[in-house]
Formats: sequence, structure tokens, C-alpha cells
Amino acid sequence: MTIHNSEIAAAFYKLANLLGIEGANPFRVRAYRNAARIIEGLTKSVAELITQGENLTDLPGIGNDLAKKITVLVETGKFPLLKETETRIPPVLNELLKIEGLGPARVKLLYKKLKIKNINDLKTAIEKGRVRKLARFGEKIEKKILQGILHREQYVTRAKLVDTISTVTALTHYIKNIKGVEKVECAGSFRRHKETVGDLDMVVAGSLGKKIIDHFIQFEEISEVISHGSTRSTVRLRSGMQVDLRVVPKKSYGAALLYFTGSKDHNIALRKIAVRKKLKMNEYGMFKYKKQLAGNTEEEMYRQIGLPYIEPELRENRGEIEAAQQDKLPKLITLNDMRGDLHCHTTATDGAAQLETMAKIAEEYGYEYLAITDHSKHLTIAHGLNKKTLWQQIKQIDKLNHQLKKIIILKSIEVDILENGSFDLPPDILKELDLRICSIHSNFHLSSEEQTNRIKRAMDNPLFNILAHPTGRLINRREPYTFNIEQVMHAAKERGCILELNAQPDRLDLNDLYCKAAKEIGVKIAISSDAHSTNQFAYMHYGIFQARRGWLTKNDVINTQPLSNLKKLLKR
DNA sequence: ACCTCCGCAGGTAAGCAGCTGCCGCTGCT
Repeated sequence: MTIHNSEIAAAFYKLANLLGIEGANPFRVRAYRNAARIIEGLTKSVAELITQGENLTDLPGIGNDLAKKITVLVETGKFPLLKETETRIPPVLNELLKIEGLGPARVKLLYKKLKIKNINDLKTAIEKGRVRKLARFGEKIEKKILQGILHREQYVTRAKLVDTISTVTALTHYIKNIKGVEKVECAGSFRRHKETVGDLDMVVAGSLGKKIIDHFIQFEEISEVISHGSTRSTVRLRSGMQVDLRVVPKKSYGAALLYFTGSKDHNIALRKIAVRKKLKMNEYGMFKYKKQLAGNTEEEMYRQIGLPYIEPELRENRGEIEAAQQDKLPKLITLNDMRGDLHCHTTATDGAAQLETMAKIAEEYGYEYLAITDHSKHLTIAHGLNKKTLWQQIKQIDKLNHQLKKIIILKSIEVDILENGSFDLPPDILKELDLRICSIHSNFHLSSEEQTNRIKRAMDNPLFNILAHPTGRLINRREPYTFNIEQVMHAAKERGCILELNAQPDRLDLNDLYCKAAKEIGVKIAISSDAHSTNQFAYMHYGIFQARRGWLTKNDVINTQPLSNLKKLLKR
């Protein structure tokens, strides 16, 4: 069995933690942690790289020493340094670091002074009043740790973006009405429109911070106030979501918004530029010595370091800063660019609305076309269409198109790709359709090679147009199936096939990174709602968010085009 | 431990708030 990158990373994280508790050279600790992060983020397997004779020291942050340790680990499964460290520092202490309020220094104290090794020991010690007697442990920290223990399992997963909207709306409304508040916005990953959100970062412009915060902590959905000072406060909502509130003067609002929107990596990259220009950059503004040069708006902050405004969705340090420097930022797609939807279902299969209703609502959206893509017969969860029922739907659409004025209904289907790469409906009926979207709903557990070949074989069929929800993942619920997506993208490019960005908020499939990869390879994307009811047409919104995170412009997406162009783009 | 236009030397992102307890730890982007 070859070792996975995640396992290598886990070993190095563990080593870094244990050495951190021991109090080793912090830069050495950081080096191990960096290495873990790098390995975790690689798309290629380290074990494979070694087999291919690649030099691991080419990876950033991996020098001779680490390369050697990694190679030994991969080839022998042994990690002598970790083993040796574990004889001095019990590996279970690793767990204690996960509790909020506990870092390496406090864990060391707990272990050395009270022999606390695990969460149970810690709980008992707190109950017996031993912990508060230690230096650096006060009443508030103790309470925070106790809460951390109670909640440690509960809040591990990040919320889906869609599930945070109503909370953010309510919070924003509440804060806006507090006296002294001039502006408020939810920053962080919410503002970057990431598919999941860890916590909510509320940035407020206003004077009298203390009063604003005193009022804020009265918000009725708050279950627990974790901290509250005069400029910041952290609370937990009943839903378990953590909210950080930060109050700054109006002249610092843009700087604070920039800072708290992140990402962290984007901020670091910006600050490096600022430092090179002998400027100081923080959440209060851009400073030359003591003089504030910018801070009121984000635009101003970027301008001071010689950059154009960068949209929040791009702020991940994935090349946006270099692009900004060369004035090559993409003009990101917007909801307004969309001229139609290419994936939806009706009562003919698992949808909630009739064909006519779906068409009418799509027309109200201002769409020029709508593809009706009910499931084919193979799918067991729905009564899929067979040759006969699909033929009936085709006739029904022809009739409907005579009545509709502003929108054209495209005849289509979501056809199942079977295990051998064939479709579950014969070509004679499939070729009667305007387009076909193709997807996998079975045999998720094929080997990577088999799965890749299955999709490529399906794409060999000239009737294949769009690969729907290409990776099959469900956010927080199901991993993507194993296959070589890069190969599939190249195959799609060669054959003139399109990849879908499915806008269902729990799919968002392709994800942001794959959208960017597809764009770089030159594969076109269709952003589709996969609506199962009329109100789900609105999910297009989330698809656009993800597309923007994937650097997509109007021209990268086929359903931004008028029907005549769309037809050309679909032609193989 | 890694990286640096060299690397024997020196920096490693940066700065702030809150808590604790008057320096340092932790968390945050």
C-alpha cells in the first residue's frame, strides 16, 4: 500500500505540534508545519513523485533534510524523529491543541505541572479547581476551555454558503440599527463567496465601540459570549456558528474590510508589497511612518500599493496579485450575463413543477432559452423517461414552443452514463434532441482508471454534449468519485464537450479550482441550476459565485451566449 | 528547518486585541 499525501502531512503536523509543546525552535516547528501544508495541497502523490525520481527539494519549503525524511517515510513507512519525539512528549497531547484557548505553551504547563494528558484529565482538573491555580490560566480562559471541550465535536464542519445567508441578513440588519453604527458588512469567506463558511466576520464602522459591542451581545440568537472588549467581540450563535465583530473608525473601514475579507494568504501577499514600498499595512489603514495614506475604502488601499481593485472572490493568492500587477485581471462573469439555463427537471421525473410552469418562470427570469433535462430511464430514484415517454415530451415541447413568445425550450435529457460508458437510451431517440447532458449516478466506486475511461468512452459518442456535475461530490456529505479529472478535461477539449458547473448549493460541481483549470485547458463551461422546482432557478446565483472564484468570464461560459452561438458551441 | 542572485549570516508575514497579570500566549485575517 502506498502512503497517501494526507498521511504524510498528518505525520508532519503531529511532529510539529509535539515539538511545539516541547518548546523547540519555533522556526523549525514552522518548517515542519509548512511542509505538511505543502504536501497536503499537492495534486500529485508524493509517493509517485519519488518513484518517478523527481527531486522533492524542488517543492517550496522542502529542503534536503525534509526531502530525506519524507523519502524514508514513503519507502519504509518509518519516521524515526517522530517516534523519538513521542518518547519525550506523549502523542495524545496533540488532541489538547485542538481545544480553543490552548496552544503549545499552555498544554506544556498542563502536562508538566498537572500531568494532564487528555481531555478527560483536563476536565477533571478544571472541576477540582487545579487549573486556575496555574500561571496564565484565569477565569475566562478556563471557561473558554470548558466550552471548547463541550463543543469540540459539534462544530467541525463548515456551513454551506447557502445556509448562512439568512443569519447574515438578520445580523446585518440588527447591527445596522445599533446607535453609532455607520456601516456594516459581513467579510471573511462569506464575502469571498466560498462554498463553505467557517465563521462570520462582521466589520462595523462607527464610534463608541464599547457601546456598540454592549448592544451587539444582546442579539437574541447569541448562545454564548466568548469575548467582548471595546473594539472586538466573539460570540457563538445557537446554530453553533461563531461570529466575530470588529468595530473601527470610519476612516479605517476599507482597511478593516480588506483585512477581514482575507484570505489570509492574499493579505500576506499584499503586505509584502506594502513592506517593499516601506509602508505599514494593517486593519486601520496604509501608513507611511505615522501618516495615514489610505483606509477609507478598499480601492484606496489597493491603489496605494499600485494595484487595481481585486474582487473578493479572487482573493486567494492564486495568481490574482500577479495578474493585477500586469493589468490582466479577468472581467468576472455576473448573473446578468446569463441568457439561459441548461439543466432542470419537471414532474415528468423528479421535479416539482410542470413543464409549462418551468418554462413560464424561466421566461420571467428573462432567459432566452431553457433546456428541459429530465432523467433517463436508468435512474432508480425517479421514474426516468423511456423512449416512449421522452418522445411524448418532445412533442409537448414542440407544441409549447409555438405558444411561447420570448423563450425557446430546448429538447434535452440528463442521460445516464452506464458502467461501460454507454448511454441508457438508444441513439435514434437521443439524436432527436437539441442537446444531451450526461452524468454518472451509479458505480461510484470504480478504480480511478476505470472511472476515467468510462467517462472518456462516453465522450467518444458524438451525442455527448455536457458532462453534468462532473465530480459527483456533495458538500459535507459525499466525496467526489475517484477519477483523473485532468485527463477528462483534455478529452472534453479534444472532442468539443462541455463541462457543467452545477449550481445546486450542495453540489457546486465543478468547484472553483477545477473551473480555473478548465479555463486554462480551454474547456467551455455551462453554469446550470439543475432546478427541481421553479424557485430553484435562483440557485444560478451560487453557480455564478463559484464561477467567479474560478476566474470565469462571460466568454468561458456557453449559456451567456445567444441561442445561435450556443448552438455553434455545442456542435461537435 | 528553509531560503537567500553569495549563505561562513540572518530572517522567517505582520500586526493587533483580549486575557492575564505587567510579558507572553492565543487567535484572527
